[in-house]
Amino acid sequence: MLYSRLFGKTQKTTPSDAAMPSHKLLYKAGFIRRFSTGRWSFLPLGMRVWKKIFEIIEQEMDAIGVQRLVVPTLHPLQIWEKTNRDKVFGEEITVIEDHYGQTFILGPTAEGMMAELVKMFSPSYKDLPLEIYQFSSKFRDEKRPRGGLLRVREFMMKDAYNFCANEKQFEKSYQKFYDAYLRLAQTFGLKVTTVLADSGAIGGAISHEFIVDNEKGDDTYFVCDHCKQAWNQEKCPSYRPDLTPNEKEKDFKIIDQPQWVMTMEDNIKHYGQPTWHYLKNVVYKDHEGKIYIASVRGDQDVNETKLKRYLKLNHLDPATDADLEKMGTKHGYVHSWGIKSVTYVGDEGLTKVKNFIGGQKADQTASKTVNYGRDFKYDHLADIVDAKDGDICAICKKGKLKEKKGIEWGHTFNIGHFYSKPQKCTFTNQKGQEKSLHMGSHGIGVGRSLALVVENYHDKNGICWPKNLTPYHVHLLGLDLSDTKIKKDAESLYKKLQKEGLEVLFDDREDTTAGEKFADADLIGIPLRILVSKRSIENGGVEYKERTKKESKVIKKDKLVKTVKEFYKN
RNA sequence: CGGAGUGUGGCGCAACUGGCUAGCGCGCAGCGUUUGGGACGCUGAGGUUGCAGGUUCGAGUCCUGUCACUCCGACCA
Repeated sequence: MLYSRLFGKTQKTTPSDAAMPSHKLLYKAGFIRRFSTGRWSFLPLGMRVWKKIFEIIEQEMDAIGVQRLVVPTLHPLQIWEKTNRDKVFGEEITVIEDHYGQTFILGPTAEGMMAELVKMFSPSYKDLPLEIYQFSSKFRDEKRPRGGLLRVREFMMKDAYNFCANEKQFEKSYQKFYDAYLRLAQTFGLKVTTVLADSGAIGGAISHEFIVDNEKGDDTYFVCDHCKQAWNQEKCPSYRPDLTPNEKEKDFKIIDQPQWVMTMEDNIKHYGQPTWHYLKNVVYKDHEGKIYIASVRGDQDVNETKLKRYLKLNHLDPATDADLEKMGTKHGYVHSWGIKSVTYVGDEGLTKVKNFIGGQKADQTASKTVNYGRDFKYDHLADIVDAKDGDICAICKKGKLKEKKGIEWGHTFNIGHFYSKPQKCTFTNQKGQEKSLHMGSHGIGVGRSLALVVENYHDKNGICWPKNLTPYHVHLLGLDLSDTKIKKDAESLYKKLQKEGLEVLFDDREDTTAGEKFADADLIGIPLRILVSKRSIENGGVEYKERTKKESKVIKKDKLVKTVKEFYKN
């Protein structure tokens, strides 16, 4: 490719709102342009990397025997209604109507469609496991897209689906995808941590997120420094040790308490006890207006996802002041027991502290030496709090949890029969009986992969593409091109490299200074820079420089092809 | 969805309390001089200041509404 003909120029300035390095660099180097929030065009340079990501994923799927196909982008609404997910995804889905009045969803993920497709062939146990995938644009109206390509509303995703006869077969198939994902991450040069996650709106039980560490990432996860297990925040079990092992239960008391004691800080000021010694109540309501009170230790935060999962609810909102009034209470006065027609859910940590303070606050009084099991008791007791950095690991009980930030690169789900049952996606077993298929789904975002690579491979001058993802193998720079001999030299080299099957970007601009060409080459980030100039010819060859190295060397022209190929071999 | 903020040629910005023909840099086009780390000179093209309405002799500037975009939070594959 001649640089002078390349569509998409580099730029010295970046939009002032770009915060992430990948956003800035991909923009500056002319790989991408935005049309509206979370919707991007890929320019020719970006497209070349995109294509390589495609091919790498395709090869890996081929290698593990997963077959490629494609389903329509517009999903009939009825398919989504079968699993009620038109409501679960809620505002994140775009619903459109065609000219005939038929309603469709712009597909945000395709489990339902794939299940319908599989049904069309009434599979037998002999066909299982059935493993298929597609590349297709996904549409999710993210509330807050951010970071350039990192979180968007429209994106290309590789989504794979497996359909299995039983749990055992599924586990084997799932493991195959899991291993393939680890290999793919390695091929992309991404260090991933696999964390146990909640499967959220996709549905199902278990899932693994493949997370790339990034300080500005919006996924929080925890790793145990002993057993090495990792969970994301929504899934991480919380360990609440016995904090008062040597204390005895004292008699329940109502005591005087000044009215100003309202918040946790006030409590500490007044009683001089650590925060875990108080009772804390957080009030929620579901979409039907039903009220739930989550009761936890004063030093802990309610994890809404855990609470929702426990209550089997899709939606939970904080209660408003008006809701509290209806309950006959107000902010700061919510009792840990006794309020009628609400559901109390306690955190298991309540059983590990003796003699709580609080729970029954009135204007001038409060309760003291309150004990769970004796003074109050709930029908629901579960793990509903956030794990915290430094907590003891609830599983091995030996290590400590370390909190980390990252960006989700891929996700594998064990969805079980979440779709198969309501959609009647079945197979016939050896006995001729109809059985529901055990499903899984596995996704990788193409654009996000690309951005994550840039996040991890760049320096102050620009991108440093890994060898297997670079838009071109060689960035050929011609200097002194007004000299016809040098120009011819550079051109013949350009042709020669191409003939050898190498992808070459040739900066053939005659009216551009050397400095600008160097700066552009660094910004675009192709791993090898080959320079032809008056000086290089005087020195007997061409200048060869690796993007990530400081120094260059002169090599003879007839050695060039071999050197380049050698470089790309490793 | 809550909080904060921003909209001025393709990009980055300026225009003080309302005041003259809305400026500057980059980029783009032409000519010339340059050419090893983002050169320089001259010339030129490109804007109904996001949109709608209002106040005023006069609005980029003030008011109302609206739209878009960004950041923080909540949520989320």
